[in-house]
Amino acid sequence: MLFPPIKEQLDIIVSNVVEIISIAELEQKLLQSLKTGQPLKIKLGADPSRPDLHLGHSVVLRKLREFQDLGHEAILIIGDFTAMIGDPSGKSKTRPQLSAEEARENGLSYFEQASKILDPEKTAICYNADWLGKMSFADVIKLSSHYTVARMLERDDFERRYRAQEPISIHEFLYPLAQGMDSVHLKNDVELGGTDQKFNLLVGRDLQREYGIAPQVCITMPLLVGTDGKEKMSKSLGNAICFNDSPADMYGKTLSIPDTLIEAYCKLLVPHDDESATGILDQITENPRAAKRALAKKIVSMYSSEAEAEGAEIHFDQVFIHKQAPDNIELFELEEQSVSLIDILVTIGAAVSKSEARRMIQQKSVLVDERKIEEIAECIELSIEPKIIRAGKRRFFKVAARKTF
RNA sequence: GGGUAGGUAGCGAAGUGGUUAAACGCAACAGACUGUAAAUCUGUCGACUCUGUCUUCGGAGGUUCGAAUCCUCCCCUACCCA
Repeated sequence: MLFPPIKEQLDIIVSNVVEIISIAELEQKLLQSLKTGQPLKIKLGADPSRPDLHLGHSVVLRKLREFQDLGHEAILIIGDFTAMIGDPSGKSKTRPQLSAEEARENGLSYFEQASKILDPEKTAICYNADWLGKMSFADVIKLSSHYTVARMLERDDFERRYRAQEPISIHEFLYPLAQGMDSVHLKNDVELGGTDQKFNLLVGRDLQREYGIAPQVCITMPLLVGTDGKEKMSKSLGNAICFNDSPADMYGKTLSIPDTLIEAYCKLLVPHDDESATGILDQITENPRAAKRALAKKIVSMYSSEAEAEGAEIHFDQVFIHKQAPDNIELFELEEQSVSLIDILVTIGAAVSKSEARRMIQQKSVLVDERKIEEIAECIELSIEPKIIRAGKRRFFKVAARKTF
């Protein structure tokens, strides 16, 4: 196995990172691997309870990919065991506890999505239930004796919650330890994570040392700010651009980010060796609109295809700039021919309840074949020829009567 | 085990017997505006057979013409003392 020179590797590894603990150890490890021809093991943890990957995840996946390209070994750990226990953040009480099968399924979906960035051929995937599930209660006691409550409370969110008198369950303290055990088990050389993972990464490092293993180098990546321009990107905050978003959604969402974010998005989301990145960066000051459009197109093409990115741009201009109906709208076929508009809106999912449907009509935001509906109780005569129902500015539906034979 | 403060709509948070489906903020939805799905402004925002009706304020009972508001028991959370 041939690796590029240390200097060259470091240049790539260091780009965009927030912190490396420690750079000297990293150099040491790189040197070692160069000598022995052994690739470094790079660990990245994945949470299977949230299998919808978004651009925020891609920042750290991209870094992992860079390691792959340098010849190192990427290990994706699906945290199926921890996910089975439930929610660690205390944020969403409603998050369901996953069964073993669900966790595996989500893990596979995670891997599949991550393959948009990683080289799937060269990515090892493993499930931490394989080792954590075998630990006895005695093992867990021994493990937890390595850490103190005071040190746990150093963690940002624990500290905050403790001060705010919010509940912290004991098992939440076990999360960083469980994640750390993954590092003990894998004997990985490097662990990647967002800056919010710093504490957990350091616990892994400490535990490896406790268990007599060479401590991992911790690399933290910046958290991507979401489309709102304020909070970090997260599905639950509704400011995320997901891998699985339709090209049209992805394009539109990217275009909605504040101009100040263009640069960060370009640097963190577009591969460093992609020439279009410099083109985008050059345009930011004089023509932010063009830069953002180019960025949006680039991002869509990375997750779909050039052609679909082109289509997304056309769709966007059509719907949002020229305010026309897009070309391909989902068709709903109803059994009856004469249906009240309210019922239609509910059945096609344009409204969540009849009250909401009524409200939308009251607000004069519902158009049937471009005719504004003024009458709340209006009945629509459906035929095989579909009608276009428009709810608000950008939601379009095609509705037709089902053929009767 | 004892004490204190709490549990209100998707979230946060007012409301201590009656014009309270419940102030206010956030989110969401709609409209105007915009290069944009951003920002800003405006409106809406429990459900339904919708100018009216029904169901909500941790749970179950009770007092009252009338309760989120008073009483009883229970469940849950935080903190303090042991």
